[in-house]
Amino acid sequence: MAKQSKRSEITGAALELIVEHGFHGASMAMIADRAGVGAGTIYRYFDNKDVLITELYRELEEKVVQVLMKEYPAEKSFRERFQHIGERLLHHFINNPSEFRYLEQFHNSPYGVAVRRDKFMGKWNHGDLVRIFFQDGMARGVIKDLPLAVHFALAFGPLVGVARDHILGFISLDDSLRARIVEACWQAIREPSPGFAPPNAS
Amino acid sequence: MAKQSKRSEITGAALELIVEHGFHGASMAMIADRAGVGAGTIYRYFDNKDVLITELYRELEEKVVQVLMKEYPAEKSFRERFQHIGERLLHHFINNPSEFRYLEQFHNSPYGVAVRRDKFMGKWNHGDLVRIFFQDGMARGVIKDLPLAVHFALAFGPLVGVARDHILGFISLDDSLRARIVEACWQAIREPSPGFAPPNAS
Amino acid sequence: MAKQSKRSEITGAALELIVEHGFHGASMAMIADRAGVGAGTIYRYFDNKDVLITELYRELEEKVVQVLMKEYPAEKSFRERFQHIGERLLHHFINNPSEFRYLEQFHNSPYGVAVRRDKFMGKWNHGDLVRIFFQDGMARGVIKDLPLAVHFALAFGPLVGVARDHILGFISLDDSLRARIVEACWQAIREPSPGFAPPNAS
Amino acid sequence: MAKQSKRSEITGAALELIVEHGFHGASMAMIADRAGVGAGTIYRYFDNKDVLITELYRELEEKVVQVLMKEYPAEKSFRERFQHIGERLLHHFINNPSEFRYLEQFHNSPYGVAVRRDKFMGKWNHGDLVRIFFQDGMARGVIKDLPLAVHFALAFGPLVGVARDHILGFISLDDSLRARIVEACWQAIREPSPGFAPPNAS
DNA sequence: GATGAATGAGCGTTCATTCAT
DNA sequence: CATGAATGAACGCTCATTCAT
Repeated sequence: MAKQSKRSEITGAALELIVEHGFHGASMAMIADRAGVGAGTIYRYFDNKDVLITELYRELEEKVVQVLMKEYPAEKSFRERFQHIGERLLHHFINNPSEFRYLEQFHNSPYGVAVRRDKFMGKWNHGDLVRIFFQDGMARGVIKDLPLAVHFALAFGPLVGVARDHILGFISLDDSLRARIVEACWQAIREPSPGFAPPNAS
Repeated sequence: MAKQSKRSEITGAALELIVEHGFHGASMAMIADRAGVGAGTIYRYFDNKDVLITELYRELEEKVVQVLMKEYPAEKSFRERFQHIGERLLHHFINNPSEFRYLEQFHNSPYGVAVRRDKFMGKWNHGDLVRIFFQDGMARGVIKDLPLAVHFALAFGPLVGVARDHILGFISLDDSLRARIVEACWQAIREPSPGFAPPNAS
Repeated sequence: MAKQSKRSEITGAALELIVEHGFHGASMAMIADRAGVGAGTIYRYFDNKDVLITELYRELEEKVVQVLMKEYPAEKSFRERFQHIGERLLHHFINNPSEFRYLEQFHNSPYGVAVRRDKFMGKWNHGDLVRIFFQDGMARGVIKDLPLAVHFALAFGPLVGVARDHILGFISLDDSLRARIVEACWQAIREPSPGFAPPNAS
Repeated sequence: MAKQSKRSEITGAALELIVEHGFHGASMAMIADRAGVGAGTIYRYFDNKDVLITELYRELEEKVVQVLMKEYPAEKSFRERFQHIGERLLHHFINNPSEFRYLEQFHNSPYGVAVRRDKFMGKWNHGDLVRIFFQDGMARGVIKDLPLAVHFALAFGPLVGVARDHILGFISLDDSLRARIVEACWQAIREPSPGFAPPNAS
């Protein structure tokens, strides 16, 4: 087993077990066992359980950023860029259900609040991609003039929800449905063109 | 202290402490202390900690349903009913931040998945109000024809997100902003009237 | 088993085991076992191992003070008071070998240095009895004019040494030998009467 | 680094770290680090931690014996020889505080008792110098007729005590005070010349 | 019913020691 | 010879749960 392989055995085992049993339900002993290493070995790679959890989070976050940036159509229209982001995000989560569940659990925990705060305060570079994206859209009048956090909620809240439901087996997302969902999110954030507002249906 | 008062002292203490310290950080001893009862007393009302947590969840869920049903404009248009639900939900969460945080923590935990599954399988009556609401909207062609779970995600995902950000102090929701957010969610789920589709903005 | 009996079972077990195996060789599990209580029970009486160790020390110290004060001949000559202190101390240590060994171990440890410092700085009331005793002797010109710490060393250093050797079985202290040893300590600290200095023997 | 240099790097590091953190607080990893060798290397020189601790002790003891024997005035009077021993001992301890603290820690530990027993049983040659010294003094009637262990306690107990207090900063030993202390110890062990016993002071 | 002292399994973590390189 | 990554038994401590009062 190569040097780095041991570290990734550990994060892999932690990912699986935390998804399955939660942060506190996944004991270090279980993680060591599943990783096929001794209990003390984990501590050669991570100072303590908190550091393991946080490091794993950062790695998964980084992967998400990479996924969004890959083939990012920087030159295309705002809407096409939005579709890229939305569809890639959904695609990534659906194909990496454990990573998705882990990120969800992390965001919803004492750690998560701190990270969210840093992101909000702009201390976090990773968020910049999407932050700049929305600020650009507002500056150009393409999307509604709303606080950034609201755009995040409107655009990504539903995506996260459907990803979770798909992973839990409650719905099945195919390419067509995925596109329709991203389109619906788009309608939530877009600035309706003046003169074309449809009458309210009932 | 009356019979039922003791029980509600316990759930009240559990609510506060779990919101503050998480499920695992809030020990039974702390809860008993804050509730002003003996450690063993909790077990007269709840078989074990899991049952306490789940029961408290059910009570808070039930409160949400009550809030949505109160002054529900059953005779008004679908859109008005949607606005009622959305605004009441936001209003309730914002004014009961502990309950909101508890529900979020619960949904994001091993318990949460089981409950979600029950809801989806129709074993859960509480969900019916909203389930029937969306099914009615689809039947009448007012909202898009999408799986129920997708409508849930599109309509409530963003609301939950902005409620959390408001509670954590990242944004400040006033009446006007709240209305604009519910309106944006509406645009996500509505069926655009034929012939009025606006051109795609860029 | 009465309420306080449990606490004293614990301190008793700790005393024996620490004397036998040292502070770190005596594990909390061993202590609990020997005391006949559960592992967690110790923590109802002592916040942690350090507190247990320190509390036990204070109790044993207090016993020593009580022993010295009992039948203390406050009205007799300085020398008689010295003999009282010296002989009682030896007697007490010899008859309570575990307590003696515990105190020795404690004094020789990180804890001990701190306590010694407090004693030296006068923060410690227990020490006052003996401190005042020596200061009185110096003021009256009965004993040499030396730093307090030196008097402590001259008077008690040898007593502690012979107590240890007796307990370990290297010597056997009977009443006569005990008296001769205290007398020798007295000769170390006394101020030789002018005019009676004996010639130096070789 | 020469063969033996590695060994002395290890004992040097062990000395420093054990004085600083105690036997149990100084881990083998820390010692290896400070010595600049690999963790496993220590085991080429010492079978295990206990052996390292005991070997280091024997070396420091040997150094003490060397110090006492250097310039030992074998031809001078008993009293002068006593002064030599006492003053050299104090001088050595004060100028090698780490070695002193190590010896103290060692004597006060499970190891210490075993060594003391060996010494007493005559299994230990190092002690002989001083043993013979006292036996000679008693044979010549210069010092009191007391068990050897008692002479040890009377002569060295106080010296060790004041050395410790000096090192911990509670007193400051200059040449004059050092001489007065050795003189006081002398008075404790000397056989008072017949006819010159001073009247008991009060 | 209500209590809270007692329990002990299980936690996160350390560290003396081993052994493949 | 020397290394240091790996080990796992053992540590101090917590806390959900029980039960004698």
